[in-house]
Amino acid sequence: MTQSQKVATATPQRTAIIPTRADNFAEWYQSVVKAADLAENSPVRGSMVIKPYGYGLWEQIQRALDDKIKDEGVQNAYFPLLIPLSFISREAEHVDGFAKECAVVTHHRLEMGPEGKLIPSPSAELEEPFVIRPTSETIIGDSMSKWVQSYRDLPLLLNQWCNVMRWEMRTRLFLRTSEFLWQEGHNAFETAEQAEADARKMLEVYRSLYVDFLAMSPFCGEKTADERFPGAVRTYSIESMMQDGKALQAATSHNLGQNFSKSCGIKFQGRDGSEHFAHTTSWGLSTRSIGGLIMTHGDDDGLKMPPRIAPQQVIILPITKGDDGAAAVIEYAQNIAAQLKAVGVRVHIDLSDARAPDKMWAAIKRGVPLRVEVGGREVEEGKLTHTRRDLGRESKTSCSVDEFIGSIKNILDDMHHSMLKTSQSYSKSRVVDCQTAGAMKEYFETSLELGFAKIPVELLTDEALAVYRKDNALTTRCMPFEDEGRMVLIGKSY
RNA sequence: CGGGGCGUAGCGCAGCUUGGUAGCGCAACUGCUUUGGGAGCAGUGGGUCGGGGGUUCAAAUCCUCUCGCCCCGACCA
Repeated sequence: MTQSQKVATATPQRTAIIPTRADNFAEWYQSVVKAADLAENSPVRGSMVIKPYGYGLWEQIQRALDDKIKDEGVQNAYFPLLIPLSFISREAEHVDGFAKECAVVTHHRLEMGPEGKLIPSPSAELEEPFVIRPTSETIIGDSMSKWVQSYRDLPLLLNQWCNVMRWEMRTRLFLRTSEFLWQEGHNAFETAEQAEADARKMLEVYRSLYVDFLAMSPFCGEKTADERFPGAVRTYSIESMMQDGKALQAATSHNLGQNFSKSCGIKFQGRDGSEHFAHTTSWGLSTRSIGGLIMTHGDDDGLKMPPRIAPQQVIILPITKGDDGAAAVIEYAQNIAAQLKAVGVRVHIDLSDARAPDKMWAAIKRGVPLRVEVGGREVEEGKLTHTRRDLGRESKTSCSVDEFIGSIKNILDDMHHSMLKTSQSYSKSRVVDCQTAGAMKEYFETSLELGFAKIPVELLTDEALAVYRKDNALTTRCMPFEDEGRMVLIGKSY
């Protein structure tokens, strides 16, 4: 028996998540969401409860993105949850796109029904029903039409953080829920060129969020006509490749042209003295990004939080034996935590009375980037032991507290770049250039691993190939900017 | 919304075919020993078997309706 075989026998692999990614990716995903304590199903079909740790993650994403949005000169505002039915029907394509998934509010009072149960009061039916916003183009457009009089009122740059509702047929935690959280930006401009540039710019903002904070390496490009937002002239998207080779649309940005300004009446007196319709854009990123993060970075032991948006960047695990010296160890841990906070690191101390191994596994499953163990030995020597979540137990290192505080920023930075690199090389390795329909079919039929085929856009008009794509649930993801519209990515998607 | 699978203790499951009033593992709780990569022993508590209706002396089990979850599609962030 070789050395490596011995090791394998001595420490049989036990993963924290069952099943593993290779066994059943969909179930693995569900397990990670639960094991990492991010969210759970609610009594309301298709809606989820986001638990404190999951919401803490969303707050970090919000904070990072909100800063970037404000850097672009956009102001936050808030528009109503309820949208008059007539507003939704203003833009023809918009109606087609959203009508079938709208929740509608029809009554304003409950009363005791004949069977002793509360029912919507028949005498309290609304004259005009309200739609719970599936997105807010129309109601924000209504405000914009009042706020914009002159070209001097443009550009008008607005964003709101809110919830929206789309009555989905099939839901999955974070990836698709009927109610979800997002930000939706809505900008209005004087010229078509400005709107087009804005749509591209906001997509770039999303790309930088993914790269710089979520350590993900998405594909950016324009959507093909059939994948466009209802009512948009052009739709751009961030497409991210998950570990099972499927695509996740991770953010979108739309150039709406004058479609909404015409239907909502956003007009202004131009420099030439005559009346013009504004050119608008809209752009959004949702809690789905959390699903993308999980499926990009997770492993068979659970979540791996990218350090820059981890709600807890460091978790300190006090190792106490009985009561002997426990107080000293905890005080030592609190002292380290204070020093970490002082240098801007988000730190948490696990003061639960669980045993040390259980604390460790809880931290592993939740994906806390760095675990710090402190016990009686470290207290005496002024040291600590730390382990990186992304590298595992092999990375266990002992050093002095001072040295650790001095290098913590670098450690977290290294981790970010290492996770980003892994994500980049993975995404890249799963894209295969296919110049012909035959090559594309061969790829999807013979490749052992799912991924994207990059094909010339002319092949989209190939009818036989369109049938093949439909039969195999292969959709166009986007036409990457780098190919200047000549190529399109084809793959399966969430 | 179509096809398939599944709802029994917090979680994972057995029991259902051949009806007889519910069990296993983990978790929880108590005590002792433990504690630096998933601890051991002993003991304890917890379920109107998703819900409604039906068949029957008797239903987790049979029939029916309904709700929910998961997977594969269609649709979509």
